[in-house]
Amino acid sequence: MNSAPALGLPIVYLVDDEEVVRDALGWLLRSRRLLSEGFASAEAFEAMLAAKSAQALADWPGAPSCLLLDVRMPGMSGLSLFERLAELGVLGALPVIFLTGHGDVPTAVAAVKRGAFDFVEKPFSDNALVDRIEQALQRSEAAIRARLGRESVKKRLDELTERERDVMRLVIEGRPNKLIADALDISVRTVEVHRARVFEKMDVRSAVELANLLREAGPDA
Amino acid sequence: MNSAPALGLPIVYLVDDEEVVRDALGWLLRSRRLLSEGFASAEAFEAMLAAKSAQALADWPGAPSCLLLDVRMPGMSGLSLFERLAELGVLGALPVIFLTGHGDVPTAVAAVKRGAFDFVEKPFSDNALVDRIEQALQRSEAAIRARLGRESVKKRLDELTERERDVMRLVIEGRPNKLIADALDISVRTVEVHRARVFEKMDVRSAVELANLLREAGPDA
DNA sequence: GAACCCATGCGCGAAACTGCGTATCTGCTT
DNA sequence: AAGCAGATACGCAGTTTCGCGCATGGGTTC
Repeated sequence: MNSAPALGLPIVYLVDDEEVVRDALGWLLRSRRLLSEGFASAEAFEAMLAAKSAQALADWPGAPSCLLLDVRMPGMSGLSLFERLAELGVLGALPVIFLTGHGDVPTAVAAVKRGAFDFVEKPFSDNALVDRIEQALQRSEAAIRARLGRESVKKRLDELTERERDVMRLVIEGRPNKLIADALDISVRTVEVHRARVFEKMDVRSAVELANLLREAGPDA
Repeated sequence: MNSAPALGLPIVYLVDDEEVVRDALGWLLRSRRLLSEGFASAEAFEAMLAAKSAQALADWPGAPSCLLLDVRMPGMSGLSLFERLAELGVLGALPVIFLTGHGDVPTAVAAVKRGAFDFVEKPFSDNALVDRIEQALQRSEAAIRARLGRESVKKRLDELTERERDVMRLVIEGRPNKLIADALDISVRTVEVHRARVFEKMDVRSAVELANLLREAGPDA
């Protein structure tokens, strides 16, 4: 396994209605050699997201990223945007760090419990913030890699035929071919054929490898 | 698997220096048919914990429980107690719900990120709090059951000899006996013997079952 | 010395894996 | 209609691996 196939340069998204804040943060990040991109509203960010995912479905998210998000903004609030991202299930690949002037405890607690990476009150320490950003980017990268792995498995899983999937389910329960044959009411030979195809398509050499593969990257499917 | 071997009656621990608060909460809980036990200080609660775990090492925690904890108290603060519990790794079996009069955002966020189940500001809604408590108790029960499962596995794992563990590691990688024999530089027959003992001691019938057992309940050990 | 762990050999029957060939059915193309 | 591809299913034969009982040894520990 190539553990570093280059995902692209990390980027930090800034969503804040105040240009001063975006500029200041952009400056800070640039000074730490971090790419950033600012948005004046939650809507603008969403539009970018939509465009990006439409443009490159197969690739995105290709680069580790995180989102610095202002809680209160005219139009769609930061919380609403956050909620949408949560529903899209992208909080792993795109950790959200809330920035707020005067946050209240319930809001902050709810956000963190919901999956926000952090909730920071202004004024904040530049160093502390950058540290958190870098941790967020790390988590983003990990999430992206995990996602790629899951998608790879799912892709291979899709190439299986119905029957092969039937056999596979029983195989990963550790049943011997004989019992699988009985359960599916087919001959042992046929089970063997399907089993071999499954191993080939899933690119594994044993039932245990298969089980591990499916447990690690996809309790779903 | 018996999915309900009775863990004991759920109990809610209350740690608050103000007797009025403890009484009020105790009253509320009693009215909802929930057992509770109050402590006037973090130290008192810790003492109880120590006594309990000394008295019944094998059993505790035997009952689902959660802890309603005041943040600020004379002596050891709620946060310190929480930190200790976190280090003990009991936050799963003993979810902590912080109660505070005037919490600040950073503290609340830190607590939740650290694993607090919730962080509630007074005044709170009785119904909402009881709901959270019941969710916490549910999580506690789940955590306890998971822990029992893990301990069961670990216990069986401890019965294995060194060599058996060696063989097991390779078995759960899906390698055939022949290759295991080569890797350990012993005969195939010996591998088979160890393999059989491992299956017997771990109470499984196949390598896949073994792999599933170890992946589900114990990436540690 | 008894008990236990580790290691090994032999052999038998069962199960697994593989290659080669055959067959039916469905669906799509020419 | 003929033809081809893919999915499903089965059999035979040969090789390999597995599971297991039986037997033997050396080493450590109590």
